[in-house]
Amino acid sequence: MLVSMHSKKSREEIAKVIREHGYRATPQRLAIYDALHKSGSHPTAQEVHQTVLERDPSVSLATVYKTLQLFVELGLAREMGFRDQIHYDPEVEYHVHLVCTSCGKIEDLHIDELESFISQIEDETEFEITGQRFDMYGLCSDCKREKRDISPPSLA
Amino acid sequence: MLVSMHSKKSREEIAKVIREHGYRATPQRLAIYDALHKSGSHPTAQEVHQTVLERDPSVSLATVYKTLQLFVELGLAREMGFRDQIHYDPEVEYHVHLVCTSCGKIEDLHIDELESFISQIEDETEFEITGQRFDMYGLCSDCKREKRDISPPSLA
DNA sequence: CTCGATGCAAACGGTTTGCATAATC
DNA sequence: GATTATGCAAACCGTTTGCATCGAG
Repeated sequence: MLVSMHSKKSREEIAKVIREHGYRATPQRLAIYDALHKSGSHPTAQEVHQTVLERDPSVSLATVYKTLQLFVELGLAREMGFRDQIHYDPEVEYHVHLVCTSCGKIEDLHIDELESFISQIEDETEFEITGQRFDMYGLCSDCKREKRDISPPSLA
Repeated sequence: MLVSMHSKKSREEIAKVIREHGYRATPQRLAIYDALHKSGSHPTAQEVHQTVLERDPSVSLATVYKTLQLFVELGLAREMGFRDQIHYDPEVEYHVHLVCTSCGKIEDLHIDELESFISQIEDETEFEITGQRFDMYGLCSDCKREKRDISPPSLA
């Protein structure tokens, strides 16, 4: 099981993908692609916007929203709706999310068996699978530790 | 693999669960519990509201929202954020969702191997799992059939 | 009788949209 | 130069909240 496996494409590759689909490779789009990868794990549109602003303070939030949608369409990102917000994931390969319900951190987990597990479902049902989302909710190692350290005294 | 396995509790059982947690078993709450089960698969709060209205036209949308939150807290339902809306699932056991990206239908799929798959992840990571969500996106059998019937002519 | 629950309407906040301007190809 | 993309601000819409009233325990 690998914990991370980010496959960031170069500026040129991204520009190529965008143009091949008939869209324009604007500086904003390239900057947003970079920001998506630099914004920590599974950022929201607003977080991506914050990151882009560091490089180019003129990029608008609306453009970030439109561009992230475009990336999803082009297969450069995946979107995952949570309770309040949509998070974007630059990792498009099948993988599992470990979502910490205490601190909100989301970790990726690549599992070898996942692909065969999924194709098994496809074989045994009449469902044609094109995408997947596998979230595990719970406590990450940090929050588990914190709980151990904090709880006993407060219970006493 | 079972396709459905709804474990609807009786009015009395629900009232008991609610009271045991220190809340009041109001007629609205009981009606909303029924509606949650009668509203088709994985309804939104608004869909549940529509269903409740058939029995009691005075129940407000705000109460439906508050009550569904309460059910999640009591372990009587699970919530799943999608792109635009939160959907509620009265089935709280581990299972897989088959989400049709064409018609929007969500089917439940109970898989024996799922539980061991999940505990395997828990064993191999330092993550303490308390919940899970496994969605498969794609085409359901109906939409697959429709696509077969419609597409060829339109491609000609 | 008390305190939690309801219903209403207003507020909230993430996301989308319309449109004039700017920039890609 | 034609047409798409951007930025701005307003609109949207699902969800939450404040508060007076109601009703469960």
